[in-house]
Amino acid sequence: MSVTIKDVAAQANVAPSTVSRVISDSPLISEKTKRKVQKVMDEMGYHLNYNAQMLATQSTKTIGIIMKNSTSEFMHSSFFPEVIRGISALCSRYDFSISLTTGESEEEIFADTVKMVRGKRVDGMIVLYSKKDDKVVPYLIESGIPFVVIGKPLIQSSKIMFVDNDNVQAAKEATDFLLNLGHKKIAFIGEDDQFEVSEARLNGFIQAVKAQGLAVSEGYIKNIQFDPHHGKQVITELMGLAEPPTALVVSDDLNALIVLTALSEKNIKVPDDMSMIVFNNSVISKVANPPLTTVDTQIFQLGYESANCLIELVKDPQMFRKSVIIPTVIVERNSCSAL
Amino acid sequence: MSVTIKDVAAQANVAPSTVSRVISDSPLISEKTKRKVQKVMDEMGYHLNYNAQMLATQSTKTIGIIMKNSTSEFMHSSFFPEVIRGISALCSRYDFSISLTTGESEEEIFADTVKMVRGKRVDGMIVLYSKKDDKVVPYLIESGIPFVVIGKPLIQSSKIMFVDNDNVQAAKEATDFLLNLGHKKIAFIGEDDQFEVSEARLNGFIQAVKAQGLAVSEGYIKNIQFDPHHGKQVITELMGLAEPPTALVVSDDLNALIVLTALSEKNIKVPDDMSMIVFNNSVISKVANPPLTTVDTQIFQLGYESANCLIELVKDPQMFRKSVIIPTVIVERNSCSAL
DNA sequence: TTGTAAGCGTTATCAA
DNA sequence: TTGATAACGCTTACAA
Repeated sequence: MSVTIKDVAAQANVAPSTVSRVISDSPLISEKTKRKVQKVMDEMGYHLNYNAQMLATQSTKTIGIIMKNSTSEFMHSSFFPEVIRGISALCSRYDFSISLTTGESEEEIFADTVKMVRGKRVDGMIVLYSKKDDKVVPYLIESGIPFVVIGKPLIQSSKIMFVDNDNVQAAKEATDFLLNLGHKKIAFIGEDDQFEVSEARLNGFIQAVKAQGLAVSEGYIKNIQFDPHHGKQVITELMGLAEPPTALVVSDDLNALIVLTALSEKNIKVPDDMSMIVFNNSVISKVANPPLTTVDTQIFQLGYESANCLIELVKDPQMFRKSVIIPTVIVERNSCSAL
Repeated sequence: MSVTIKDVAAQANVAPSTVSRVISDSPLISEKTKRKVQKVMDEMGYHLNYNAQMLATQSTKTIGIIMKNSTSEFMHSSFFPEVIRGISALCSRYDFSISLTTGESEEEIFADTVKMVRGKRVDGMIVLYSKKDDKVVPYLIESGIPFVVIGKPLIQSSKIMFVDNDNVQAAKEATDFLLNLGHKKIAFIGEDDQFEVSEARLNGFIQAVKAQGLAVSEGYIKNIQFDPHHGKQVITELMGLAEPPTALVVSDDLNALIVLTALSEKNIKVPDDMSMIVFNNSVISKVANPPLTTVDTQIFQLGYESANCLIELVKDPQMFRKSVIIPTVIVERNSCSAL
């Protein structure tokens, strides 16, 4: 058994509560006893037992992270590591811990969430996605636990705190970027449209081309499910069109890599024969061949701000449910050329 | 305040200890009262408070994960997400939770570790790396907490439980693969040699070429620190040699992407003018252009087994410190050709 | 400024 | 098979 607050108290000839006060750096304590107790703590090698503290204070100082269904390729895109980095950075500052859901399937993840919340393991939760027919968010609302979602909630978004990019705006800007380069035939390649972000980006794309008085051809709107074969097929379809596109908006950088490979196999050169702008600005876009022009969604900031909001909310559960929009910025590299 | 064991006990007309027994599904309880209590728990919407349980049982059922210094590009290689997937999969089965260190720097990560261990937040730890001059592992040994490291420990490896690939063997096989294709001029591109894995792979490489009676030229051994510019420079150096290599062993897939781009800019075609075999078999190698032949280190298994070992160790701290080697397998794609 | 003592929600020991 | 009751290690009124 390790040294407890009582041991320290006995050794220092004070009451346990006094020791507790020096631990929490309470102002109601004299400098002198504070120093005395601190000395004894050091000598005895005392360390706070967080579980006991949690039980007594009814607060865990840990936030739970609800993963996207991890069987998807989600984990491999740069989103997960980077958002974790952002969340970590803030948690580290406020001395919060991070706890992850471990389930693979949606069902398991939901069960994990319930355990965390009802089992009082966390003070708040961050949901790493926003998707249709999701049970998690409604559950969190009902439970009353503080939470923030990364992405735009599909229900009751006015009552939910979220942090997101303005994805329709971002997609619009990306498309405009291509438009301004003189491209008129632009295709959009999205990902799983269960998720809100895909839909938002598609909408932005459509708005941008419509704003130019151009028609949006059905054939220009595609999806790739992180699968090279599927990617090839999509490119084949696109290039088989009567009027193949001269530029591409690709909603995810892993997909962009797939597209790049598919294009190259058809001997279509980027950016000479095809321009493309992608999302996320992960390392992948930096090291791809050619390096890709990309809209930086600032994933780290997304994580950082979500944790920031959550911790505010934990401290004041009655606070106004604000939402924060992280700006995106286009970083130009070598995958786009003027027509 | 939520429903406690006492509330349930009162409502069901039994003692709290009885309720506790039905929660833990104790055999010392009659079917009848078990059912009665369960009914009341359901009706009242009771849920176990894990913090209280932790305090009472002195066990947390959570494992801590010690990250590699996250400012490095480490998080972005596929290693992190995939190893987490593996650890999660096992934790989910045994109903364990995962807690992450949040620090950025080595110092912070060390501090996080101490907090987790001394603050009794975890039952055991998994160290995601093995590196020189590391303070964490010695600390863990001293603390007596169960832990396992992923990678081969550099000190006291007989006393430490670890799970790893046989990286020298794997690198040997990778090199042999190239050798068997008729290549004689093979270069090695590693990563940060602070980490044990880099060194092991380099050793395997050297052994393999020496075994063929070939000399290992200094100039054939390079390092890339996840930086495209540096990558270009390395390739320039390599190709500027009197006898430029015809094949490459690249120790990391993100680096492989950098190499691919650098090569392409010099108009060197893979696999026609240059063969390459890389490590890890992440999605990146699958979608690269061309798809890369790679030695699959089975990162998911690495994570899964490490968690498995750790949980065994937590259950029986006296157990023999075994170590497990996860086999690697070469998966052939289109980045190697015979000479 | 410090001490006393009652929680926090469980589990575990001992009796019954 | 069940019930009292004392831990587990900390915090926090309230009293002194």
